[in-house]
Amino acid sequence: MDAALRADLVARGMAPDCAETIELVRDVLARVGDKWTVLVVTTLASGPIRFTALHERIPGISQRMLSHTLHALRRDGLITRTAYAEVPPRVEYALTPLGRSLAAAVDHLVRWTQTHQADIARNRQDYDDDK
Amino acid sequence: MDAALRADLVARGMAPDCAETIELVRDVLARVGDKWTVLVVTTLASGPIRFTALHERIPGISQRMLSHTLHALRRDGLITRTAYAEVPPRVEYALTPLGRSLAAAVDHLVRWTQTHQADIARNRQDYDDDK
DNA sequence: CAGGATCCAGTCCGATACTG
DNA sequence: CAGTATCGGACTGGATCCTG
Repeated sequence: MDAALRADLVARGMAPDCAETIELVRDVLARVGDKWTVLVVTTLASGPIRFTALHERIPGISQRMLSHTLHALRRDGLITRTAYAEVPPRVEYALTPLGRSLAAAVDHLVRWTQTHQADIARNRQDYDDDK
Repeated sequence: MDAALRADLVARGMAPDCAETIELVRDVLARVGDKWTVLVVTTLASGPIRFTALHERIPGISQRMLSHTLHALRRDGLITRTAYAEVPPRVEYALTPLGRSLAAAVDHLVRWTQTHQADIARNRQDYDDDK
């Protein structure tokens, strides 16, 4: 993906595995930071849930984005998808142990945000006032 | 910003402050998850540094993106910008206490990524092979 | 030296419509 | 029910040029 940056970093004397880590970290943070992932993961944290139920529990998300987000999470092994051969069809999504582990790590950052949200809001206010 | 989602969430019975928190968390995560923030912050963690030095230490970043990233970080009060009235001009950027605090929180997630990167890589491999 | 302004390509995401 | 396909607008990020 960003092989060019990695090559640059390595060329400048950075250890290759460190450079690769930067790529991966950015990748994981980008996933976690995207518009819907956190909401989907926190909703899944309550237990297995079906596509439509998930859709209803997350107001504002489109089917397309829910589908995309679930695909991305599944690709990384953070959630599982279980389809039951029934009529009408039933599909359940659930966090994997890895997914729960990430959710816990994210929770750390979520709590940081809650703790400091007033600071950030005030900083923005001050900054915008100055301009 | 996403007032619509917040309104939706509140309408569905979610506590207003919780709905606002989701917005802010997503906001902070999006900032942290963008392409250059983590590299800029970790570079700043070594101590105050000038614009050009920062530019050289982060291979691949454009002036435009460095400038944008610094603005965003400054707006949230995560870094400071100090201009010295000299010729040639000198400007130094440094983390604020809040910035260092966020860096520590992010570090948690970075370590999670390092710990589990092999798992994720394997999951992706397996997933892509299946297709 | 430290950026701001402009242009452009690629990507993201929502709305809508359709299917096994 | 659980999605996929397609389209169009908004946004992102890089290259380049310009300035106090």
